[in-house]
Amino acid sequence: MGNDNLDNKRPAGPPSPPLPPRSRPLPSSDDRRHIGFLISDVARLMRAAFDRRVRRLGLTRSQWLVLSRLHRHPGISQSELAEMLEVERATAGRMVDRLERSNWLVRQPDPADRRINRLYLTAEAEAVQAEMGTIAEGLIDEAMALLDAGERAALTAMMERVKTQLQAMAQPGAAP
Amino acid sequence: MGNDNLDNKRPAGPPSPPLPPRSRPLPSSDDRRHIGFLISDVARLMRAAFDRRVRRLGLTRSQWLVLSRLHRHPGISQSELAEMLEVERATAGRMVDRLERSNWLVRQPDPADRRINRLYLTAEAEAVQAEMGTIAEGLIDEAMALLDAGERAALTAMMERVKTQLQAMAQPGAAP
DNA sequence: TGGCAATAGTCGCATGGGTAATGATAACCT
DNA sequence: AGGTTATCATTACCCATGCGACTATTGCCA
Repeated sequence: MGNDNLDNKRPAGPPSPPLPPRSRPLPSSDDRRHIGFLISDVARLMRAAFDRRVRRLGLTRSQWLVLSRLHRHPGISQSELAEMLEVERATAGRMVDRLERSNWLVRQPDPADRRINRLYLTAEAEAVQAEMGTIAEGLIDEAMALLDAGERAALTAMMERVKTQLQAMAQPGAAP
Repeated sequence: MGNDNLDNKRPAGPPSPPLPPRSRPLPSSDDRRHIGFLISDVARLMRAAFDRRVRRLGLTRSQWLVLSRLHRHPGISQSELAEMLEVERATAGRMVDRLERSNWLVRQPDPADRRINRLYLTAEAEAVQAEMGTIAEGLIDEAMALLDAGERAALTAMMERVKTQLQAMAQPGAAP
């Protein structure tokens, strides 16, 4: 997060707990936290910018993600949707509730497995889906306007490595 | 978000709406969206990883951010806290509610201005605050383990430029 | 001084996200 | 076949966040 400018005077404290010794000099504590804050900030600002641009359509970014997956994979179940979005089934179910209530999609019972709801976009949803894709691309282009093509590629590659590492850390059986 | 692997067969559609002409060749639509998804994913994974590590302390990442600001700036008002965290006053107020209920901080009425609550950490909060700072640093170090020092610096610098740009776009009076 | 604009905080309503428990249904396996 | 296990969806209860309306104060200024 943002402006906690000023002093890092933290009262010196005990001589830093037993962090594993490092070969290379480390940046300051605050610098190490800085990148974490930055990533959160940028994600939040992107979501806010997107929501601002699609509000007039009566949708949010998260809802667009659902429509987008359903456009590419019509007839998936709620669990499959949850897995694609990397959210819990309960979360996906509530999102489906709201989208169904607003007539963006329908639940259809699977004829062969009565546990399953199969999801289908309505015609109106198909229409706005494409528009929102265009908005998303335009937003990314604007957000990355200060980076040249090489930098964008480098940023993407680095973020992919960070994501890989975080996923490994989330794996049950990773040393905390 | 993650695995929308497979086909981008989207049915060809109309010949792409009037995007502004570009001098440099653009990466594909999906590549452009990709970096947006990546940033959201990494932010979410970092929050989840942090929450997992501090859950035993009975706190969340957002609550740690409050404690951290209060540690550095004891006696600030709720509005000042909201501004530092870049959240709405209502959000900050509810967070203060919960933290006060769990005895991590106290509200003290300002003697000179009866509108203002001044916030102070309790002793227990001061204690865990430091521990959580250490956890945050360790988390960042692990998450960035696949990047060398130069790459981390480059990543930080690029993300700062993206944030700057997004803040400019959020400014009232920016061409959508 | 008296009135009105600005500020601090709260509350209600909404979305979005997680965990845990539960009920219904399939699948599996002895 | 029958019992056990796994899966799908829903529900209830949390936290976090935004927006807008509202109250209580302060401050400012004519």
